[in-house]
Amino acid sequence: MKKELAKTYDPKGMEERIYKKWIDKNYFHATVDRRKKPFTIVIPPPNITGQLHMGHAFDNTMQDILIRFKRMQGYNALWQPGCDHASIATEVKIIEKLKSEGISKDDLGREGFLKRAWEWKEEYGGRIVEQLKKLGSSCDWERERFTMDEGCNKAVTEVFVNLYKKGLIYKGQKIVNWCPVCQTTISDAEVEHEEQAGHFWHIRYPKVGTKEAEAMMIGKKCENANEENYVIVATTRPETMLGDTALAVNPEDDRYFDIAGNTVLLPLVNKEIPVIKDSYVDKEFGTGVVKITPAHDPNDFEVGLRHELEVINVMNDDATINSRGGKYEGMDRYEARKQVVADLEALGLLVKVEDHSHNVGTHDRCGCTIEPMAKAQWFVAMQKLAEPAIEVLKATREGRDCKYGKLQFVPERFDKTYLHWLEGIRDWCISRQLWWGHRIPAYYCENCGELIVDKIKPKTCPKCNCDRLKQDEDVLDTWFSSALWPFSTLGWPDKTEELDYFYPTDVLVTGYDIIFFWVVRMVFSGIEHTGHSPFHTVLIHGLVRDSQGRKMSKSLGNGIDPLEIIDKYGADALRLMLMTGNAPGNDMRFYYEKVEACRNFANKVWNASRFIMMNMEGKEVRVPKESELEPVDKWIISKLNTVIQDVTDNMEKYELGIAVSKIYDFIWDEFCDWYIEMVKPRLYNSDNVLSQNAALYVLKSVLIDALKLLHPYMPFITEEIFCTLQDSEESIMISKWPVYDKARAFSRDEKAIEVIKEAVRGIRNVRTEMNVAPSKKAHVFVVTEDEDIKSTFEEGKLFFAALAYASEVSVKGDKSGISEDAVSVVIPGANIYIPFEELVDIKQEVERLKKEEERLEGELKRVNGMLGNEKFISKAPQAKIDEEKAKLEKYTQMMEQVKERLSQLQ
RNA sequence: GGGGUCUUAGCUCAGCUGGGAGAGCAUCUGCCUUACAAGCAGAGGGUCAUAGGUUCGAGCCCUAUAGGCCCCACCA
Repeated sequence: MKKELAKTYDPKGMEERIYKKWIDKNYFHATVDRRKKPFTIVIPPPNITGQLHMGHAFDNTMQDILIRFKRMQGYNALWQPGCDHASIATEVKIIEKLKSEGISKDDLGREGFLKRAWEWKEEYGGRIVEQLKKLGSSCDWERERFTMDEGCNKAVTEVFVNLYKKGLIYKGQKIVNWCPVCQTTISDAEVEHEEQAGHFWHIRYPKVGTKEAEAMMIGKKCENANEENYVIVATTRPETMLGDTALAVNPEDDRYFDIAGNTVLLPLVNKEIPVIKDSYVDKEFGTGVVKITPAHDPNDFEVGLRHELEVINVMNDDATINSRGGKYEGMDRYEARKQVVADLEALGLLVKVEDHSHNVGTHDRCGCTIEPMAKAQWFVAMQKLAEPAIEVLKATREGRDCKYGKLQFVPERFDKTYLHWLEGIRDWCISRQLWWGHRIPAYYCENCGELIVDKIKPKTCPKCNCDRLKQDEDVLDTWFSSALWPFSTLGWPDKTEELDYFYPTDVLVTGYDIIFFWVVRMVFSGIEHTGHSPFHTVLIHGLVRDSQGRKMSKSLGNGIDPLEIIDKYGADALRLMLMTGNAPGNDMRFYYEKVEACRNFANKVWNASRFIMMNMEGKEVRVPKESELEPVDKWIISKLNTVIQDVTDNMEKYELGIAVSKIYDFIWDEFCDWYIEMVKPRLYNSDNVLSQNAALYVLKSVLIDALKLLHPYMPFITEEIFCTLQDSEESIMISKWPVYDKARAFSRDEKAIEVIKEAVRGIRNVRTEMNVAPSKKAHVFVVTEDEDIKSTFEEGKLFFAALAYASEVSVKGDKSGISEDAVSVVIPGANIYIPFEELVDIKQEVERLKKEEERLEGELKRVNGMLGNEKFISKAPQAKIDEEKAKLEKYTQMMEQVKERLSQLQ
């Protein structure tokens, strides 16, 4: 069966067909094979609720490029895929869906809800996987995992119990970030700080025993109040004063010597509270007196611990004031704030209100303002875990050996982000008041209250022997299971072959926005549980933004669906676009023009291949002897050789954008625009079969290597061409990566061909300047002293390369015998002369101009006809009319020029 | 408050450890040359933010300044 490429490049259908072939052939599957070195990447598991967006496309393209590159290099490449259960994100979506059906979470109960959640997972979990396939991702789908599958659950339980036993997980009453909308705690990493315009309220707290205090007690404004009997406190959150249990001043602050150690009366609550001394207070800021609300502020909580203050939580879970808030009970926190301020003012206790902008924590998911609250929650103690995670990175950077392996960020600057976060880390709150997630393996005895943490639910309480044990209601932070992903997917905690062989993995690819959430936690988890950093390199990329530089988001509606782009331009074009012209870790903008340019490149590759195959048709191409190769052949081979080395080098350094631009330039500029053009005379006219064979062989073999280099970036088109071009191998994706070969470096030929190239450029320029038809060829004299060039020319070797542009080429040592009016082109190492009279053939030029005149006459007649037609003018769109008018103008001008030149020549 | 990063052609951006200022798009000119008009051959266009410094040599290293973006942070 004769194989050939379709006339036009059309990725539609082709990509799906090829992907199916790869799947059928099982190329993506990696098994333990001790003879080969493994190369492993674990996918950042997309949320099951997710749809493929540009960020995924970017992230996964990079991973696929690395995996395909390493696979071709002979590594046993495993790309471990899977999805994340995305606890809170999924739960929110399911609740939304239930709401549309008129059901609430509580109507269903925990079990019923979870049943629905699993149904959801079955329905949507596969969607994003199918979308990743459209992108060409060569994941080992047989190994697909889910962060809440049995194996992951086993790992999670193991880790939880382990850490608990080591004392690194504990349950404690602390200030947590509480989201009143989602009604759950969230971790520090999930809080976004936002500058908000607010106020600074200055409030009078009366000293105990004064008339001012008495007036306040009976709810009256004090007449003739003495300022000395008040302590003034500045706050941004007056409503929290309901939970105040002290005021604090700096121990060194002279202004408050008298009051420190005494008590004041808490307005509105009318309770006596102490004034304590704590160095946390900044003398310079505000009034130098701080109200202490241990239940609603992290600092105050710490102060409270130091001074054994009572912790009074005045809010419900939905951030309304609770019964501890007296008359404010039931009010929303902002409503309560207004009311508190109004009441203070009525009592004459409000000194002033200043404008004050401050940072407010919001939930990254719902945008709601976080309420810090004291609650009993589960925490991971971070101090001990962070240390080795810091050490492994520092050791790698300083070139020291480290027992935990290696860790580096690419680009390097993210080291600082990582270290800074870890060095200032606080304990990680991991319990969530949600249902969808890994339930905490902690059990409480309903009789004696004993807490038991174990892998399986105990039958009886070890303390009182009672059999009524209840599991903790909370689930774990999604990232708790994601943190184990690099080893839980390989079978951990079991000691599997897979784990032993593929772990530690090699590279992790992710966006800089995920470093805190995920990368950090994977590293310390990996070290703690397996003794090794889970990967040696973290390749960081930026965000894909829209053409105006905005983040793509649903609310803006500016998101571009990668699937639509794939449908229209092909996955190859999209992938190339994502990798071109952007440096690691930098954001990039999405432009349709860029995708088009990439699609055009695909088309170029397609057509060049088609050209080569057309010329090979019916001929048996055999390996030529070196002596049969022309300098131009050696030149392109030598160029390719360099590109192979550079590209491999760049890819190994993760400089994917630089690598692909070198491939692009090589294929388009060197191979298509120069080599193919220079080789055409041999293919068309040559009687020299050997030379023709050499050309065909070089065309084919250089193309094949170029396709291989391109394959990681554009897997589909390269596979299609590769399989059409040759029969000996069945797929490019399992073919061998080209390697640099000293024997293929030909510097002498490179030099000679560069002269030809310059000469050709010179001829072109002369022709353009003199307005000579492009087909006109002239005798070209090359005058040079360079022995390499001279001898190459003298052997007649460069003749063919120049033939496409010159009728003949002579090389000389001096100018003798060349007519005086020859046009000269000076190039490095040589001068080129083209006799003037040979360039200009008047007869030919007149003929050409006459033809042009005829054509223009026709065009003008047509355009004039249209513009003179009333119907056309009244019915055609304005744009079309303008277009025609512009044409009229252009043609008229051209006509004038043609006539002028004709009269000159005749 | 701390840290990071950016400022290069009209636009969007590359430019790896200091030595040639580049790409795509846009603009202009000429080409429907039998692989490709999704193309070919050319052209124009940049004090590499500003000011100093190091160096034989700076877009790249150092210092300062201006402007933009991002991240972190418990000043009530």
